[in-house]
Amino acid sequence: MAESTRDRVTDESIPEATVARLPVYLRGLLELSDAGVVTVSSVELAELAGVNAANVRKDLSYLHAHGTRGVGYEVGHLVSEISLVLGGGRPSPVVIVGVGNLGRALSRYDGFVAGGFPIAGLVDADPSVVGRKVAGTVVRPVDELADLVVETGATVGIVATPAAAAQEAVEHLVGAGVRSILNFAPSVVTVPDHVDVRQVDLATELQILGYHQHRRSATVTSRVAG
Amino acid sequence: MAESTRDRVTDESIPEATVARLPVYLRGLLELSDAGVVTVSSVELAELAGVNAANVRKDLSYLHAHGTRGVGYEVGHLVSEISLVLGGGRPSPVVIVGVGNLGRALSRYDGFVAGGFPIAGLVDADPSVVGRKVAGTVVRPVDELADLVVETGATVGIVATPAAAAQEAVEHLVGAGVRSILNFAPSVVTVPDHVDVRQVDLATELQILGYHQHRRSATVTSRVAG
DNA sequence: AGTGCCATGTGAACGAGCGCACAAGCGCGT
DNA sequence: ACGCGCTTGTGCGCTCGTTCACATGGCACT
Repeated sequence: MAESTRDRVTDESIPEATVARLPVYLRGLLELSDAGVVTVSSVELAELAGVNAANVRKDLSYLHAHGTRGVGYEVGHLVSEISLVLGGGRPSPVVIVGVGNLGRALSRYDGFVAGGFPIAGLVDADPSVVGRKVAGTVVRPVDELADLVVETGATVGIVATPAAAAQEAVEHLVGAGVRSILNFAPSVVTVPDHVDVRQVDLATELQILGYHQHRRSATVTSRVAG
Repeated sequence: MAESTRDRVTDESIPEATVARLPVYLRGLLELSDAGVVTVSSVELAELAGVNAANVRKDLSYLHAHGTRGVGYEVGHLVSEISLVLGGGRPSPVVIVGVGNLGRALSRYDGFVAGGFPIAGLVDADPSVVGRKVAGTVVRPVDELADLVVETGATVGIVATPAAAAQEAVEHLVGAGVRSILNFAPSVVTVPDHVDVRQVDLATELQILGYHQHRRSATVTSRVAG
């Protein structure tokens, strides 16, 4: 009994860095599966995912997915195991808040549905876009967000509003019961402990790239100068 | 002489984790600057950026930006210092490859221009979209990518193609001389050492959120069961 | 000028993650 | 039946990042 409890706890705790790689493995594995490949070695999977082979093995060791020594891992088994860990098996409907340029693009993005994240609905604070049809669904006002979440069983919220409206949008989502939020607005938002926010910031990414680029040229310059 | 060399080298090497936070600091500082605030303490800036205050101080210590004990940091000085480190002072024109839903949304995104990343041009492999006008610029064929880069002095490339075309798009960009790439396609791309790629993957982000959500409910379940 | 207050700057400890290198084990061919 | 080769699984050391705690030092007020 103590054994099984310990095992279960062990299963539940997967390092964050590993979790971040699992989707990448899954993508590669699905490709292999489509190609009819049955088994895959850690080296092959590592190459596919762009990481170290030992890292792949350690990552997979956190899952129930054990491989066969001398052979490799069974592709189908890995796919189902990773899918289970990542999604719990069920699809998670997504609500998008903010139907500007980005919101529209996201609502039309095929990868969501394919990845088990169907669009449950769109909401916006601007009355002039409410009621319009985008990507097959009608935009609803923010007031109805809670209803929408209840109706569709949405568990994930995407914030695609301007930065100034992001905190408010997040609070609406949290109030509606959503506990997983993807924030595209360039704004730091604060949430209760039980809510999980991931930030996707295009400008930030570009600036990081800018740093490295600037650094490269500066290094060359100083090397020439020195 | 040896002193100045050491100083310069020290300046150039900023930890990656710090670089990733600098844009967030910069955003907060610009807000403060607009509000007329002159000095800011590490505690205030930390709250604004959602990080630890000691972390802020250590991050800023990597820059030339020294604060005044008992007072804090000068907002204007921090802004110019961080801007310099991140962008080198000059704007970096951006080329977008792939004018689908996402590419169009990105080309209309205001944050790029504001952050010093003007859109230099759009290219696409599909002849049916080439020649169309999107966000004020005409879409050009991929063949002309190298010309476009030379004409505009673009230094950054954004890949917004389907996954299958991502590697090819990256190679075109690298061939055209671009050394900083932001990849939105859900695909691991390989590049030469001197090229820097950052991956922005929406589906992956959602799946990571999905893991935590699944984990929360599973934990509750097992706690009830045990 | 002196003193107290307050925020910076940093040394050190702690923790997470990564990758090497090796032992353990499975299958296949003989 | 047995050994060889291949791949998994993992212990260990290293590096990077974060945070605490404290010493350092400037500013304002008297």
